[in-house]
Amino acid sequence: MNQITIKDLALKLGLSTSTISRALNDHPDINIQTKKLVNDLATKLEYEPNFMARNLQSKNSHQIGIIVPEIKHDFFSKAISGIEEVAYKNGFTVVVSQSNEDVEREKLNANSLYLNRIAGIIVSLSQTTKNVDHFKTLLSKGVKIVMFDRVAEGIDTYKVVVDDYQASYDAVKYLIGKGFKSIIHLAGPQTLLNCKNRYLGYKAAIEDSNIEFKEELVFYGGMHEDDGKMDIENLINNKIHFDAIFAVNDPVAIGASVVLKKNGLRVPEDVAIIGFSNNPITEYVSPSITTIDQPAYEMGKMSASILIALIRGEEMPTTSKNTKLEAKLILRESA
Amino acid sequence: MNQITIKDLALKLGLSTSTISRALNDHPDINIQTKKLVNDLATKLEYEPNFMARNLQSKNSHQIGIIVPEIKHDFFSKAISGIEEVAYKNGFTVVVSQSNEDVEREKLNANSLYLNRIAGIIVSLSQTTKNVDHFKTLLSKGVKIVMFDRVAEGIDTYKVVVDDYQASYDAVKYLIGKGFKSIIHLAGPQTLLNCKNRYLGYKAAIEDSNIEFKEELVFYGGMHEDDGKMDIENLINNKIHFDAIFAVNDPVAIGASVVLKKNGLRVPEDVAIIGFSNNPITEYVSPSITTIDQPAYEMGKMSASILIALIRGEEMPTTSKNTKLEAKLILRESA
DNA sequence: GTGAAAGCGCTAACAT
DNA sequence: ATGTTAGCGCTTTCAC
Repeated sequence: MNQITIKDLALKLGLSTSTISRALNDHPDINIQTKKLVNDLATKLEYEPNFMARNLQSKNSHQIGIIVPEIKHDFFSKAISGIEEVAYKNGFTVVVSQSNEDVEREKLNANSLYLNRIAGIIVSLSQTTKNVDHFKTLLSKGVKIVMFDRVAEGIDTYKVVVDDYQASYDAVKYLIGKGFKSIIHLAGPQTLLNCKNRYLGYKAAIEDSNIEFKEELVFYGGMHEDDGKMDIENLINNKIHFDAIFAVNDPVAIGASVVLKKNGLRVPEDVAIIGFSNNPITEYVSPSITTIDQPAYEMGKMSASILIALIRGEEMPTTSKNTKLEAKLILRESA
Repeated sequence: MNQITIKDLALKLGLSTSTISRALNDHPDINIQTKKLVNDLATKLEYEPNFMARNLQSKNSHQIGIIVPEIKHDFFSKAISGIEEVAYKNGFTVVVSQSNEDVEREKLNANSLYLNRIAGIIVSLSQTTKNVDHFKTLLSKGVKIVMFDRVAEGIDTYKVVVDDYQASYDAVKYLIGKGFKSIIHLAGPQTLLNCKNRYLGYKAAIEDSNIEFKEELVFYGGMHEDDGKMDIENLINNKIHFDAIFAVNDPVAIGASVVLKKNGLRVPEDVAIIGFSNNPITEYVSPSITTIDQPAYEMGKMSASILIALIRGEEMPTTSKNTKLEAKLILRESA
C-alpha cells in the first residue's frame, strides 16, 4: 500500500515537487523534455495521483451523489446508468444511495454526501418527502442540486422531468376514445410534482370530454404494487363501478391487474388498465400492460449534463430550469 | 459554501486547533467543560467536519466501492441494499459502479475506485471477465477485496456465494424425480466459478441417476434473455429432442420459455424449466418459473461485514475465506 | 523554466 | 488538560 507520491518522483529526479506537479498536469511553463522525464518515471513507477489530496486542495471532489428511492426499479437503474455514462466521460465518479422511500433516510443520505464534499447531487424524491427543507439547506450552503422525475415544487433548482401532464392527458383521452366511461385514477402522493401532474392530466382529459369529473374516482395512495392491490380490493368490496384504470405507475397498475384477475374480471374487456414508466415487467405479465414510456436513460444523461455544467460554472445545456422530455404511450393488451 | 473549520472554532474560543479536534472526537484527555463549550459552539455554528481532510490524514476513506455487472438485476440491487445497510451502520458510505458485463469497464471502475482511495471493494464479476489480474494487482497494492456470487477461482481473497453446486444438484434431481429424461443445461461462462458449479451440480445429479450424461446437452452461452432464446431456437431448428431445461439463471430461463411458447410447445407438459436466482419476474410470467432463491440481501450484508472487518483488521465474521449461504428451490408452474 | 514556501482541514506525537 | 509542531499529498503564488 506504499504509494508513490510526487515527492518520490521529485527526489529521484532531483527536481522540486512543484515542477513534478506542473509536469504531470501539462503546465505550459515546463520544458517539454522535463515533462517527458517526469512522465516516463511516473509510468515506470506506476505513480497514481492521490485524489483525496488533490480534492482537499481544490475543495471539490469530482464525485456526483445520487439519491433515488430504490435502485431496483428499472426506471431508476436506467437513469443511474445514464448519469454514470455522462459522469465518467467528464471525469466524475458516482456515489449512489437509496432513500428506501423514507424521508429520514433521504436526509441522512443527503447530509452524508455533503460531508464527503460531494461536487453535486442528483435526486429523485422519496414518496414520504412532504417538504424539501433539507435540500433547501444544502442549496443555501452552495451545493449544486438537480432533481429528476420525482421533483418538488417550491424549490429553486434545475429539474428534469417528462411531460407528465401531457402524457397522462393523452393516455386518458385514449381510454375515452375507446369508449370507457368510468375511468378511475390511482394517484400518487401529491407532494411529488410528477404525481400531481399525472393527476392534473387525468382530470383535464376527463373534463375536456363529455364526462363528468368525479373526485371520488381518484384514489390517493403509494406507488407500490400493494397500493394498487389494496385500492382495487376496496373498490370491489364496496361494489363501486369502474371500467378503466389510469395508474400513477406500473407497479400500481400490475397490483390492480392481479386483483382484478383474482376476482374473475377480464382485462381489458371488463376493466382496461394503463400504467406509467414502461417497466419491462409490463411486457411480461399477462395481459401485458399498456403504459407510458419514460426515457429514463436520457433523463439520467440530461440530469448529469446539467449538474456538471452547474458545478463547472459553464454555460447550461438548457435554457429553462425545467427540462421536459417527451413520454409516449405504449399500446399493449391491457387497454 | 464557506465552511466552518476547527480553526474558526479555535479562534473564537481562544483554544488551539488540537484541543478542538480532540474535544470534537471525545478524547478522554479533554476537560468535560471544554468539550461542552466546543460542542455547543460547533452546533451553533453548524460546524461540519471535512471528511476529505480527515481521510487524507488517516489515509483511508470510509467509502466502500461496489462493482456489479448491472444494477438493474434484482439480485444485484438487493445485494447492494444489503451492503448499504451494513455499511451505513458502520459509518461507511457506498460507491456503486457497473461493469455492464464488460471487463474493460470493470478494470476502469476498479482503478478509479482505487485512485479515490476507496477503503475496499466488493465485486461481482462481469460475464466477459476471463482473468482477474486487475484484481490481483489491486490486492497486491493492499486493497481489500471481497467477491460475491460471480467469483473467480485462483484469486486469494474472501468470497461469498451460495452453494451453487448443491442447489443445482437438487434442482436437477427434482426434474429427474418428476420423470424427465432429456434434461439440457443452458450454462454460463465457465470462467465464473458459480456458473461452473451450477454446471457441475447438473452433471453430478445426472450421473448419480440412471441417466447417461451427455456433454452435447450442455450449451454454453451468456446470461441474458437473448442467450436463452438463441439456444432454444437453434435446438428447435435442429430438431434436437429434450424435455426439460436447467438454465444458469432466470433471464435465460425466461428467454427459453418465450421461444418454447412461440413454437407451440407447452411448459411444463412438453418441456419443464428451472431457472436460478428467483427474480421477481419469474413469478409474473406465465407460466411462472420454478427457480432457485438466492439470499441476495444476506449475501450483500455478509460481504460488507467481511470487508469492513478486513479494513479494520478486526476478527473475521467467518472462519473460512469461502462463505456459502443456502439457496433453495422455489416450485412454480414451469417444473 | 524551475524552486521555495505556504496552505487546503485535520490529526497526533511530543512537549508542557 | 492543553498547546506546539509537523505532516498527510497536492497545488499554487511568488520569487529568481
